[in-house]
Amino acid sequence: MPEPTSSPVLASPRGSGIREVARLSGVSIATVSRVFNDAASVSPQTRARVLERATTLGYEPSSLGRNLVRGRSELLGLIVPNVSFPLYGEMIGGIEDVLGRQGMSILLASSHDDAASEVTAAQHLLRHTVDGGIVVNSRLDTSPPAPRGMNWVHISPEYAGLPCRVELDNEEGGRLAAQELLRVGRRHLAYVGARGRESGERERGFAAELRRANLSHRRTEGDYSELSGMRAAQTLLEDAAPLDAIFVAGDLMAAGVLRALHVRGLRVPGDVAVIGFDDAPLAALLYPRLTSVRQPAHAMGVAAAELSLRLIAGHSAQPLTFPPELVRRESTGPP
Amino acid sequence: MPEPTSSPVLASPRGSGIREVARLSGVSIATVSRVFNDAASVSPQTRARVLERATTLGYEPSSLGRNLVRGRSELLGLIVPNVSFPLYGEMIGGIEDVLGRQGMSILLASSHDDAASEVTAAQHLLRHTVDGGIVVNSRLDTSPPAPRGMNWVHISPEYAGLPCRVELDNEEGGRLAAQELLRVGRRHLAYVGARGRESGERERGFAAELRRANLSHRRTEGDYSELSGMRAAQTLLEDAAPLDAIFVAGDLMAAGVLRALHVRGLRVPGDVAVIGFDDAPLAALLYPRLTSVRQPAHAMGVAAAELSLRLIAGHSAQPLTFPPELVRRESTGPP
DNA sequence: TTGTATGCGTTATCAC
DNA sequence: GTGATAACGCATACAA
Repeated sequence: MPEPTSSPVLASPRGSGIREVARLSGVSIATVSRVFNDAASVSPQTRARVLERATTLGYEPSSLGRNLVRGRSELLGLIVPNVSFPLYGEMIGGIEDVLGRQGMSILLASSHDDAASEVTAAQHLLRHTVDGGIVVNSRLDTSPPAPRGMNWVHISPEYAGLPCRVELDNEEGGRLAAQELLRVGRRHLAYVGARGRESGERERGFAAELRRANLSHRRTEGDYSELSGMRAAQTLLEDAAPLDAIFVAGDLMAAGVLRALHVRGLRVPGDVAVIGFDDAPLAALLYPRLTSVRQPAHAMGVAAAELSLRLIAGHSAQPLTFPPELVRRESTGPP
Repeated sequence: MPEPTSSPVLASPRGSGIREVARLSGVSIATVSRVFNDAASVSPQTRARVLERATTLGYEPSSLGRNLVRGRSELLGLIVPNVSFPLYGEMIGGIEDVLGRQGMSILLASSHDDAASEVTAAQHLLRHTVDGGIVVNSRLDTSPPAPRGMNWVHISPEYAGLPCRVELDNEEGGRLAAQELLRVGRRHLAYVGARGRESGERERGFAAELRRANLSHRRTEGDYSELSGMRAAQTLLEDAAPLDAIFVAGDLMAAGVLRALHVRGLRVPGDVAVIGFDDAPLAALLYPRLTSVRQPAHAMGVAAAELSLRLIAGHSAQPLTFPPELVRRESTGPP
């Protein structure tokens, strides 16, 4: 027999393995392994020779073998409702920045804003033995299933009771919006909200700040879509009561509000000032450019990733709340 | 010795493994394995017992072990310039839809529109022994490195010469734009392009269609940003020559064009009609709503994933070209 | 500094 | 229908 190994199992004819590199370098596989892991404990000559062979063969240590023996996968699971939503894209960017530096990769799955899909996604990730996981806007009232030792980090959970989370201070966001509208002299305010905890918190902060100025606000509700924003604005305008400012719980919905105002011939900010929420890329592109309460999505992604990393390293971690930030643009007029 | 296995290597204390399930079910690990893979060849009683223990233990077969022996990872690598760009989000959605049905997962990496990062990203993915890979808008003039047997599928490559690709018929897109502008009676047209192959192809189709009507067009160039769109429109308007239609190579840049026209007091589509490209979600939110040449991003993602799957299965695959589609909105006026 | 041997969790082969 | 067992690619304890 010329060749020692003839595989009875139908195995992987991948790019050359550690054995081939070892054979051609005239060393044992242990030495090759050391070259790729241990910094020291291998002679410069040997290292050079091995590295050379490895390069010409295009060898890279397989994560499969490495992770199997190490008990880690260097994979972090990520569940988002849907990748197309720009805000989530920004978060993913932040997560990636952190993980890249640690040599970890992202295993991506979508939950489509649906509890069942979310659990399925989590199971998929678990099968791949991810070291940790981040789930954005979970629809579950508890963390997805996980083997002992593994923790999920949640970003902006819709429901409470989730263990380890990164969230936005929505009440503060509402306060910022109110302050801005009062600053530009508005007195007749309205809030366009939506169902769910977040919208409620934003309104609470908004109302609290108005109360300090002895003001109250009218309210109506949409579903974060542009169309619902148009309808909400129409509803508000049908009422004869004066109206000179609208705070909207999301930028997309704010786009609808702007359109409805425009159709009615009302000027923004001349007649009505408008503030959105999230500060999605869209906000700066609307006409007029939309003032918005910024959700620091990138930073929240960074924080979630770091939290997850800490959890993986066995350390404890605490929930984190991020402060929103007002981004002033044309829709609330010049200072 | 009460316990047979005491691990000298610091191994993975993950959720219980196949051995524990086997022991508690009173069967061998081979049988457990069969329960989770083979449909037949295991008695109903045994199957039920094993399944029960597995559930209570929260056992799921680890992909690490499974893939090691099978020589596949059930992972597909995906490299995108940046996740925040909505069009890429749509593509990812399409890819995911296909992979989900096949039980495969997405390993995500960003190239940041940079050749070096792209190679790094590819190496990351390769380490995880992805079965295949998709790279969107590569900045390389060849495929990223890959072990023999692995092929990368490219979507909309900027440079030619890439082996297996899914692309848009950009020339046809240009023709569609021209047809629409002619249809609404425009005669004085301009193109706002950008550097790169795609923009050139779009302009070529645009010009070809105009030529058939014995018309020519003026041109200027931006960089796909909103600001560059504003500047481009200003440049075009400085010229005294009449202008009643602008075709823009990207929706974001078209947003800038719309703004510049608005600032000058020109009406869209009354004075100037505008057509964008891509039909990003943004297009429908601008004022006026932007007519755009739609790039079927989701479908292209689906196609790329199917192509990759076919490649993985060892079949051959051919490049695919998608036809764009005109999405008519307010910026080119009513039919 | 280097080689040998073992085990990571799983599937597949071969007996039974 | 079921149980041993080799093998997948690799890292590491230990011996040399």
